[in-house]
Amino acid sequence: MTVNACGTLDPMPRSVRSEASPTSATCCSPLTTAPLSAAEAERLAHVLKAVADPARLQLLSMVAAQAGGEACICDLTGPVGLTQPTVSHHMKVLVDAGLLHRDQRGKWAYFRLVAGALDALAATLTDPAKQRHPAPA
Amino acid sequence: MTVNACGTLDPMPRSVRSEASPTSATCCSPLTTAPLSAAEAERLAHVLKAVADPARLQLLSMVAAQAGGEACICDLTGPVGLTQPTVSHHMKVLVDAGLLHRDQRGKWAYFRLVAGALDALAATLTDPAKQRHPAPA
DNA sequence: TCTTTTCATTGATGACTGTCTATGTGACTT
DNA sequence: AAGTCACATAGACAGTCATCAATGAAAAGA
Repeated sequence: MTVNACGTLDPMPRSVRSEASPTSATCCSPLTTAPLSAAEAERLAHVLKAVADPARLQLLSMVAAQAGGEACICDLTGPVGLTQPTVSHHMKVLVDAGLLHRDQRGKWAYFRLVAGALDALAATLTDPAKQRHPAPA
Repeated sequence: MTVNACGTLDPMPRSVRSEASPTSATCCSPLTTAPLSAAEAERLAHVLKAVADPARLQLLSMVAAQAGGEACICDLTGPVGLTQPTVSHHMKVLVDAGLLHRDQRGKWAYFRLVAGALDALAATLTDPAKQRHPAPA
């Protein structure tokens, strides 16, 4: 939890650029519940855009699959078949979307999934009734 | 069910254009389970791209919120604030992604959500452990 | 201090995309 | 048959994006 800080709905109609507020992964009500407002749609689309790219999907899955759940750029550049600046760019997009966490340790930058971020994103796409079981007991 | 016809993984490396096979909403394993192949990432990204747009998110939610779960273009053009051809274009993208179903009745084209398509998409983003309850009984 | 390593940033470029106006098409009405 | 309505398609255009080569920056090692 503490992942999606909904309810805020801060006024950012157009200027949802990279830095500053990370848009905190996702927001608000599942889209099948009620018609989304333009602002809500904009926020959700921003996060979904981060995920809607083959390279970034691969990078996300590779980070998750890494032993310890962490990976540095150098671990990813080879397998994904892109240059280092391109991978760096994609990781920045994912961090800005609130899906990855970046941890600089010495020369290396380690990335890991933000806990619950993908789940929160998935929850906005599916019906709330199906998301009722966070833990069966 | 019968929504995602995974396991096929047909060879469509680049030419995943609009028509023909609708890419059936989503596919395959959740991305946190194992590193995605390039082909899997491409397919998933194709569906996510369809959703990663503010206008299309609004259209999806408006269709879902409509009485009867159906809407025609004329119901949507006004509220979303776009011209009729633009809305028509967006609806085509959503239909091609396997998220909407189109039903032509006379002069009108009625759209409704493909049952389970959004859920299947959400399931590929979240952890499989949380998706274990398709029906409690 | 100099070099090496790891990653970020910049600038450029080709491709894609969202939007519009204009027009075509099929179905219903009169 | 002619007109009208709902929608799709075509073409154009501006904006965005993914990618790369080149370069900058910071940390570690020699």
